[in-house]
Amino acid sequence: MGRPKQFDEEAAVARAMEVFWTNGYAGSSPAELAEAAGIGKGSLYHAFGSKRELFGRALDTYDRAGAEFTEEFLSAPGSTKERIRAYLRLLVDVDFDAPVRRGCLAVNTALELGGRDEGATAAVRRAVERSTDLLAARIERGKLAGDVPAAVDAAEQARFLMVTIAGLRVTARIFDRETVHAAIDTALAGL
Amino acid sequence: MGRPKQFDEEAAVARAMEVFWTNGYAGSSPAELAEAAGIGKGSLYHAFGSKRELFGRALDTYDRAGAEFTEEFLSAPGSTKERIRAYLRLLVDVDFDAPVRRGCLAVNTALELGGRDEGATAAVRRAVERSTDLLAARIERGKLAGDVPAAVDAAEQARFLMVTIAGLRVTARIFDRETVHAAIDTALAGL
DNA sequence: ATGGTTTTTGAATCAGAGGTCAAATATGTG
DNA sequence: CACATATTTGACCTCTGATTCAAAAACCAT
Repeated sequence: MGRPKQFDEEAAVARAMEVFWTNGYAGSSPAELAEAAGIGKGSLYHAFGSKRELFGRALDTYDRAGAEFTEEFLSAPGSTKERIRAYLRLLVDVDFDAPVRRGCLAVNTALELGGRDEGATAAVRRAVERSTDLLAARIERGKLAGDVPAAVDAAEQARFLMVTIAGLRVTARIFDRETVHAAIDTALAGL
Repeated sequence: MGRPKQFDEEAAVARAMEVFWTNGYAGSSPAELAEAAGIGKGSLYHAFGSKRELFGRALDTYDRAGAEFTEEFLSAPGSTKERIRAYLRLLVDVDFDAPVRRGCLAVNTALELGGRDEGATAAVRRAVERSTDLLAARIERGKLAGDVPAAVDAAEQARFLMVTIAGLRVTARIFDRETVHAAIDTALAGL
C-alpha cells in the first residue's frame, strides 16, 4: 500500500553527509542537500523531518564508516608504531589529495556545534570514544607483541593520539603536507 | 573638517572580535556585530567596508593580543616544562570556565575558512607561526638553562605543540576538563 | 477502476542575511 | 552664518534559508 520510495534512504544520507562534510551544518542548504541526494526538497523533509535530523543520520553514518575503516586499517600487518604512523599520515594525506580540504566531519562538528547542540556534541563524543578504543586496543596488542614498551598506558596514549589527530586535521587546513608529516613523527615519539 | 567619529575603531573591532569568536564568521550577522560594537549598521559598513574586512581586522587584533599574552606568560619564572604545561592548561581552562565554549578564534577560523578564503588562511597561518616561534624560543632558552635535553629540536617540538594546542581546543569542546588535562601531560612527555 | 495510502514535487511562506542610500547631524573654514 | 566635508542612522532592497503544503503520482486491495 502507498507509493513506493523512489530512492535509497541510506544512499541519500551518504550524499547529504558529503555536503555537510564539505560545507558544515549551517553552510549546507536544504536545496543543496536535496540536489546532492537526487530528490526534491519536499521529499527530503518528508523522509527525514528536518535538516537537523538528517544531519544526525549523516553523523551516524560517518561514525560507522570511520570505525569500520579504522578497525580494518589498524589490524593490517606491521609494527604498532608503523601502523599508527601510517594511519595518521593517511588521514591527512586524504585531505591533501582531495580537491577540497574538508578535514574530519567529527572535528568540524565539534567546533561548529560542540557545546551548543547537545545531540551533536554527544554524537561526536561517541565517535571519538569509539576511535579511541580502537587505538587503545591496537596499542595493547602491541604491548603483548613486545612491540610497545610495557610501561605505556594504552588508554592514555590513545586519548592523546585522538587529540593529536584533531590537531592534525586542523593544521592540515592551513599548512603543507611536509609540516604536518613532521608533526606526526614528533607525536609518535612516545610509543 | 567633517563630523568627528563618535566611536573608537579599535574598541569596535575588539567587540566585533568577540562576536566572531563566539559565533563564527558566517554565524555573525551585521546586525549583531553593529549592536555589539554599539553603532548602527550603516556606520559599520562606512567604517569597515564589509563584514569580511571587519573580520580581517578582528583576526589581526586577536593575533596581536594573543602573541602579547603568550610572550608574557612564557617568560614568567619556572621550568620550561612547567611553564608550557601551565600555558596549555590555561588555554583550555579559560574555555572551561567561560560561560560559553568558544575555543580559539584562529582554530575556529582555520576550520571555517581554511582553504576557502585565502586571506583568512594566511592570517591564521601567520598567527600560528608567531606562537610557534614564541614556544620555540622558550624551549631554546630551556636548553641553554639545562632545563630541556640538548637533543630536543626546539622548532620541531614547538610545531608539534601547536598541533597539540589545536587538538586540545577542539577536544575541550566535547570532553571534560580532566580528560583534557591528562592529554596535556601525555603530550609533554617529549620535553 | 475505485479507494485508501504513501511518496513526490515545486510553489509559497516567512524570516533574516548582507549591503546600500538619502537624509540628518556634527564638525572646521572663510 | 553659510559652506564643504565626514559621520550616523534606520529604512529599504534583494536574495537566500528553512520549512510547509496542496496537488499530482504511484502503488495495493477489493
